[in-house]
Amino acid sequence: MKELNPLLHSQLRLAIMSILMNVEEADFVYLKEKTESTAGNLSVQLDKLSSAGYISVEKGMSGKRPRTICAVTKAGREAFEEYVEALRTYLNL
Amino acid sequence: MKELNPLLHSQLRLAIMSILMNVEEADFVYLKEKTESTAGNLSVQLDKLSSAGYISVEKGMSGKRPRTICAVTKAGREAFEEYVEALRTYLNL
DNA sequence: CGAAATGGTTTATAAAATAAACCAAATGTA
DNA sequence: TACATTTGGTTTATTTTATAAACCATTTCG
Repeated sequence: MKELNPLLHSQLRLAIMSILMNVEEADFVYLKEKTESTAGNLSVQLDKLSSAGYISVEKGMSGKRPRTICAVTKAGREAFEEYVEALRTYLNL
Repeated sequence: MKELNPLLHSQLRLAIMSILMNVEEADFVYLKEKTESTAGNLSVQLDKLSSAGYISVEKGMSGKRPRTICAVTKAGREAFEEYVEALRTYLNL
């Protein structure tokens, strides 16, 4: 049986990737709302995806407030597609 | 976003369920070979699925050797289907 | 007989996920 | 103006999970 990329096989990271696959870019606050995660958990998981090169994370300012913008990278897109393919064999979809 | 049943969202348990969904029944040795897991890990995960009522585990004898036979239950089948549905929304399949 | 294989279980360890505590800047409020 | 609160996070601690290592009883092989 195919291996399921452990970096993607995590509810929150998968949710993050799932959102980013459909959206060009998304900021921290949006991801937090959509995934209903705590800020701490989100921060940690974004770091992991970023370290793996699956997403880009730009920390900037929006007016006077900090704003973190995330987007999926090419590598992330590819990893996600592969993960989906592997899962298909489990779910027989 | 939908919750992903954590009992099923585990590589090995998902593999076990995936096999059992297509096979009427399967014994310990068969599951071990198919999933390429260690006996210890398999034993633990079978217990969890069994405790959740997702599979039945019958410990008997085949000639002189022990033989553990597993099969998915109705509850297991339903949980699996739900899990698949939830995943679809993540993967947009 | 003693050594290895079979079919497991139990217990310990490593790795994850999650939550709690914290921080700096901005804003609201008495 | 000062003090509490909110915003947007990060860091660290705790809990949960997954995995592996050690073990056990029985059986079979040399």
